Amino acid sequence: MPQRRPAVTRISDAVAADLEARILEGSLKPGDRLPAERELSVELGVSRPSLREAIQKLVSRGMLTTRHGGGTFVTDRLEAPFVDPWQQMLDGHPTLQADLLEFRHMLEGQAAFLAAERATDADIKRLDAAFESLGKFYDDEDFDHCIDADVAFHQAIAEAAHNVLIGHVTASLLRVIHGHISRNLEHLYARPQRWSKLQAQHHAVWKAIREHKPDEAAKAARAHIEFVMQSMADTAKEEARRHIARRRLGEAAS
Amino acid sequence: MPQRRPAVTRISDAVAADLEARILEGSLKPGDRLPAERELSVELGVSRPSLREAIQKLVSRGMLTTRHGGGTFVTDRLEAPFVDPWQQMLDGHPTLQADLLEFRHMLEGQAAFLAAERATDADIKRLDAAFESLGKFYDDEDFDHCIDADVAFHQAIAEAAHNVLIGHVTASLLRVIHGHISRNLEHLYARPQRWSKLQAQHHAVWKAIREHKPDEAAKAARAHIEFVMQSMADTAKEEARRHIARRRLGEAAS
DNA sequence: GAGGTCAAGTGGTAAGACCAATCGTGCCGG
DNA sequence: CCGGCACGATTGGTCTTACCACTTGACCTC
Repeated sequence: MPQRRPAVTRISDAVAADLEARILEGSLKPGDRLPAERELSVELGVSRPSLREAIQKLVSRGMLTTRHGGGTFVTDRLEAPFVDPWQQMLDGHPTLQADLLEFRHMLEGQAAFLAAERATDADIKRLDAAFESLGKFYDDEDFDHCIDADVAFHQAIAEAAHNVLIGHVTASLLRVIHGHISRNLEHLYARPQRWSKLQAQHHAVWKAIREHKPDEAAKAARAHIEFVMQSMADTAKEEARRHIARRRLGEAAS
Repeated sequence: MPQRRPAVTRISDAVAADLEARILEGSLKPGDRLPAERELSVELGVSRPSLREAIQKLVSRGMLTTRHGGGTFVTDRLEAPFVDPWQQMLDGHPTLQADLLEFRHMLEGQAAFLAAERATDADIKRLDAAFESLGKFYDDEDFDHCIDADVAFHQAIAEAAHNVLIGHVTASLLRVIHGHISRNLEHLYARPQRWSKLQAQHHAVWKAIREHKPDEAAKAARAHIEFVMQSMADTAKEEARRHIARRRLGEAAS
């Protein structure tokens, strides 16, 4: 048996598992405050550093939150049991956003090119369906499904490229950014004129692929990503402005 | 105020973000061993417990693994999501080879382009070393190390592109195909004239990156892959011919 | 030369102390 | 009597020190 991991005698892991069990079992409900660290450490029969390491693990998993001087609390949203490391990194390191878009610029451009060359009738059919539902969900203001449809549209293009690697890597990337988009959707979907531009770009890619014009498809797909890049940059600038303004107000008030 | 989290001065978080950044940036590669905790703590200017809490966070996210008495290592899990699905496919279905080369045609072309734009002196240095050892190992007819050097050369280009995703995906691909190359190396390395062409192509990419000429670098990198594609196709044809010939002999004998 | 043994180095755990943020309480002034 | 303010108890955050358990590799013995 290659996977021999039962005998790991790491206290912090055992404590973390214990606390996790208490939360899942229900004896620690969301919003509850844990006993003080000093108190809890003697109750569990471990030292405070060990207990702290266990707590930090659960904090990094989003199950607990600590407030300096306040206490340690169970997070009220335990709907996020699993977090993708890539996704967490995206939140923590905004520079990754640029790398990601740059990568998509290459990947989706090539995918659109190949899709225009190789798409079969079945591929076109799926593309049509994805494009149609994309517009419908937006009209219904059902933004959750709208994002799903957006992802499905891009995935349909990737699969129409008939390259296994492009398909899988695109799927991986889209899965990673799906959650990210969900939280930042107001940046892209809030203003109607932005949406109409996005949809126009989607339409351009879709049309070029349908008409089997590889160069146009690639160009349109890249233009789409470039627009998103520009949008993100503008949003970041605007946020920076607001942030500075807020800080100035704070200074004036003090 | 919904998102008030700017003033949280938690050292363990800062240290965790620092280590995370090092991993993403590439200065800590998957499989690498971190410095000892006592050593790293003084280097970062924090106490050992704080460093340990940070490490535990990353461990709980699967980015690091610790071995009691051994050390702390960077997990290769980051690349796993990209590799897992098609890791085993490649060996069984040689048709994927075409997809793979097509993907590399895009990926390494873009990597060379960005590398020519962004390579620092340190990147150039690594590139020089890889290129040099590539020639040396071939002269020594040490083909195993020759492949390693080849992989290292392409990886150095990918890292010089200064894009986290390009770096990781390239690493994944190269790792996957490493074994594949080993078995098929005679197709590419056997005949001296083929080798000299390959090395000339490597030299072209290397030179274009050194001289910071993005378009030339991308073109050279793509030409390299196209040559490999052509080589593989020729080899496949030749093998098919031989296979048919052998079958004819078999039929004649029966 | 092959084997085992031991020491150095590593992560794992513990205890105690102090700092900083929070929050409740009680005092004081209105 | 009520409200605001300051103080202190409580709590998480950090550091220091020390010791234990495991791994590794070099040295020594056979």
